Amino acid sequence: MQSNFTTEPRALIRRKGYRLTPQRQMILDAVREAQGHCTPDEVFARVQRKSSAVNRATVYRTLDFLLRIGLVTTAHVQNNQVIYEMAGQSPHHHLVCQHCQKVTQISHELVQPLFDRIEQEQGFEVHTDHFMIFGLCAHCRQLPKPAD
Amino acid sequence: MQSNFTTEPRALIRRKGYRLTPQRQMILDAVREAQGHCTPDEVFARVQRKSSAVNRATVYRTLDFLLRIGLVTTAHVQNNQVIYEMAGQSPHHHLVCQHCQKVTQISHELVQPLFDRIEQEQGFEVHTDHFMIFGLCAHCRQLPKPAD
DNA sequence: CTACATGCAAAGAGTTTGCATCCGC
DNA sequence: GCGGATGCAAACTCTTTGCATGTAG
Repeated sequence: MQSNFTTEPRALIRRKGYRLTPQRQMILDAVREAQGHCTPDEVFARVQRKSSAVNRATVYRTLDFLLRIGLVTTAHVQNNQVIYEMAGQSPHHHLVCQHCQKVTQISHELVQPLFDRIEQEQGFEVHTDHFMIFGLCAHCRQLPKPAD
Repeated sequence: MQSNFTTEPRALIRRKGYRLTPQRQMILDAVREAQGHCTPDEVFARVQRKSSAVNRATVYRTLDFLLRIGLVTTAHVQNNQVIYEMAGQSPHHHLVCQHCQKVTQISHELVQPLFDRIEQEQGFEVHTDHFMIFGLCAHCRQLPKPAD
């Protein structure tokens, strides 16, 4: 289904008349490898590991570029950061474990009933499409709590 | 029910051994008058209108102080800002109209079923307690859309 | 009068921008 | 070779911090 993931975005960039630079490829790869939940800073760090010759400003500019042409999307998390992830995934939301930092995706179907009720009861048309829900994952909630 | 709202926080501040300064009162008033959804910058602007002699750093420090002693709470919104609001309200979430900026509160009861399903299906214990949901309010969604 | 709170200015983080250079096409 | 993309450094925004002064209790 998305086996051609590596070449497809390249084609899109070219098709729209933009240039396919090594930086853009590395940054796109970094976002893809991060599996959702990556901040500009994390992208920068990942890219640095491959090639130290990429500038921070380029990371910001390129993420914005990839967002504009629709290859990545953004979500906003509670600790006041923007995260980027690959576009084109089925609608989903994130569960973030505050203890082990693990990120799980949940289907949008779980959330849709909430949006439906908001629309029915308030007449409010929801645009928010990406929740970051924080808490404890099944594993970590079983651990003994540290004393207060 | 909350008719004594003005004096009660004063008492709390004094009781805990902190000083009741004009700045703290003005900043607390500003948060209360903003009815949820106020950023440090908005608080600063409100306070400035009453007395131009309040410093930005004091606003930050005081909001943090009010948070620590439990008089206000924070939520984090999608445009990457922290907002403050009076503590002690019943659990609720915000609907924010992206057109007219109006903020509506919805009861947590609407959201609880979602959290319940997440817990049942994923074993994930939700801690997030404050959603900011963006979209169009009943009024604004009826307006003709501007051409793209 | 004493210690906590404030004002001021400077320092930090994170992000954006102007401009010369580079390089994809 | 041309024009868009990058690197670099400076600017900008938002927030925090150190220190001297002010003031609530």
